Amino acid sequence: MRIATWNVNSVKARLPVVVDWLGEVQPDVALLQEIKCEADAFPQEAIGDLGYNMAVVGQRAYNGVAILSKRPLEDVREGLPGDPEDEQARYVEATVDGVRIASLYLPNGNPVSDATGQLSDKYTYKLAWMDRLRDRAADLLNEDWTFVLGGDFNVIPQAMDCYDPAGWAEDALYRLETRRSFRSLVHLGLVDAYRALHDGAGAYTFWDYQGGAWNKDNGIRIDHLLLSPQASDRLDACEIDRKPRGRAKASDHTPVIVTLKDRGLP
DNA sequence: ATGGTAGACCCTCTA
Repeated sequence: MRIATWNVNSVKARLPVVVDWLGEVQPDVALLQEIKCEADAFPQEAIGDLGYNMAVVGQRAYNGVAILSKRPLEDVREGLPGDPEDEQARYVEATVDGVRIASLYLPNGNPVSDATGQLSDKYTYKLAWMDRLRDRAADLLNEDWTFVLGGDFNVIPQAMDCYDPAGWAEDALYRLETRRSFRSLVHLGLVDAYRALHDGAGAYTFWDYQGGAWNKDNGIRIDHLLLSPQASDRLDACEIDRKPRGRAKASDHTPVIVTLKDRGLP
């Protein structure tokens, strides 16, 4: 099973690019983020024509996540548990062939500080959301699921995942409190699929539209696929596909694809 | 020193 994750930065603006890529790469499952539309406005025909079922959690103008799957989607859960007041469309989870799969768009959290120098509402929301995600992962572990948490985590895990770590030291995507929280999630027993198979710096999934970041390769690695122990036993490959970032009308993110074997270690 | 990119939407916000 091949599972891709991709922040498309508006599924409407990106539709030709997304349709071309899905048609060419044919992942079994595609996790999309920042679709930036309500579920009713999702391009169901164009995606359905490619052979995908879909689970969509959307909202007007911002955020929005989806799971596309060639195999049936079962037991769809909309939203991350832990805060009934949270109306932002950032989480959807479903079962595909016995694997529990989430598409998540973790809050950005910038700016970190407000006018009075306190931590901003945006950043405290990010940290609270990460706590809820850790709680959800703990529940899935306790239930012994084979699972994959994929999406735009808005977290740079290590210095090697950033072209200029010193410059990003106080950014919400990299500051110590963010990395500590991400580690506390991973240390429940999850595996960062890309980092399990690749060493070294320079593997990025996001390049800002501004400042010629793509041409300078000023990138960061913030799109991740975290595997449960049973899923990591099936880990076969994980690659970043840089090609879509170089296209005309590109998203600022590019896809990451993990391949799971049909069965675990012998 | 300023604006610099992109998307959604109603002009400013988010990233």
